[in-house]
Amino acid sequence: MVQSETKTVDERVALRRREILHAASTLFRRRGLQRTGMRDIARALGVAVGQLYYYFENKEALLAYCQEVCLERLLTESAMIRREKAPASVRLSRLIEAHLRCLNEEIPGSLAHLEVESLNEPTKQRILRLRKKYEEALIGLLKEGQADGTLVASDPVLTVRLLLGALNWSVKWFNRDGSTTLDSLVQTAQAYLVPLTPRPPARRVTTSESSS
Amino acid sequence: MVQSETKTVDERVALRRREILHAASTLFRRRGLQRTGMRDIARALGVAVGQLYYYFENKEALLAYCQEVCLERLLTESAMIRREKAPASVRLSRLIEAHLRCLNEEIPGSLAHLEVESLNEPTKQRILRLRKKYEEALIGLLKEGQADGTLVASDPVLTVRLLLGALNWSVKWFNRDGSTTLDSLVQTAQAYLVPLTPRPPARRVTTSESSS
DNA sequence: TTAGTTTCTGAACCATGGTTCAGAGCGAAA
DNA sequence: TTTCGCTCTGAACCATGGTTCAGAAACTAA
Repeated sequence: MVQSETKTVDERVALRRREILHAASTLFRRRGLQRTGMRDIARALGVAVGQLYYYFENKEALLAYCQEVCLERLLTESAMIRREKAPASVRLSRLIEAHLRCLNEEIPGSLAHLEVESLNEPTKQRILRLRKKYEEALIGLLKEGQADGTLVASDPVLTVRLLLGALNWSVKWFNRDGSTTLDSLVQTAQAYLVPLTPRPPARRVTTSESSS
Repeated sequence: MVQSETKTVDERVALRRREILHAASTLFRRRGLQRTGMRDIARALGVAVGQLYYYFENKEALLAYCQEVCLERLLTESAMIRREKAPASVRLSRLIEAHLRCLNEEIPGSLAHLEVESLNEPTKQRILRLRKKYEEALIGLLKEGQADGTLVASDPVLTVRLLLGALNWSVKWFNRDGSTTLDSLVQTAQAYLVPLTPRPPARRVTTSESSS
């Protein structure tokens, strides 16, 4: 709306796209995909419905962009975190935090992968590919944890699905204006969902222990 | 369809209702709530659309019944399990299994609580009350676990939400004709999601322990 | 000012899908 | 056989909501 200055056409378009995405994402998150109409999104932006179709082909494209943006961000962060030089357990902790923040902080991506089923085949496949890539990053991290002895996971694949479920489900109940803070959620999730080995690796050279 | 014999009218109606619920639940689960129309349900049963409205007021009622049946079952089972005389940790294990089976076995309830947002206020409140009751049973169990020393959970309320997320999310990906069996899912979930105390309570009277 | 391009408008179009309803089978009692 | 409920039918009704489009507004360049 307020982007005078000297900007190329493409830049202005890209900017407006983001603004629309932002509004759409917020509503999708708040009222659910099916229950937010194009007219709702337009009203939230204070414009006419037709304008949305000037920037996006259709509603599905809007949803697809939302999911892509969110997944790209998750992939970027996970790649960075995996590269860090730290025990797998603490990297998993970081990843859990990143994931929860990506889904619940501010206004963003919101419905991570949810709702893939209402996309047409080509788009759906693209999203699923990204999703799979992310899942595999997590599985890899779990396996590294087994290797460095900080994590236990009998079945990394299923464990990751359970982990993602616990995290993704938060979009269903976590309410920023609710009583629980995002920080406390992150803490609890880290404590609960990082499958530390029962007895953390000794920090001293000695193996003696006193059982109070 | 095939219930001749001597049955009172109410009995026949109740039976047919179950049949319809069964078909509806299956489709809701398979294609999602929004993407299954009344006509789809009718077709699956081999009858005309109108018949559905002879047994149920509307689509919403159909959904509400699905959720109620599922939640009632969960509540019944959780009540039984909580009453058992066993460490909280093993009762939690049982509950996890019961929950996963209820959601994914055979054809049943399927979308546990999901989709509450597409119910009108009175119905929604009724479902939410049941859901809350179930959540509180789980929270209670976690607290008992802290008391008897078998479980750890810094924040029982949030932990339960994460746990339920992990379990509920399974309806999004678990596919009975897929490669993973329900049994292996149950096992992995129990191993991952029961927050055992790092060092299980001694089973002997003595407290001496040998490391290595 | 004029011409041309970009951006926006909103009424209208149209498919989808929940819902209704007048009437038809059908079994049981009279 | 007739009557009377109980079941069922499916075409039609109608609201919702995604989408289109002819034109207006805004803005730039000549």
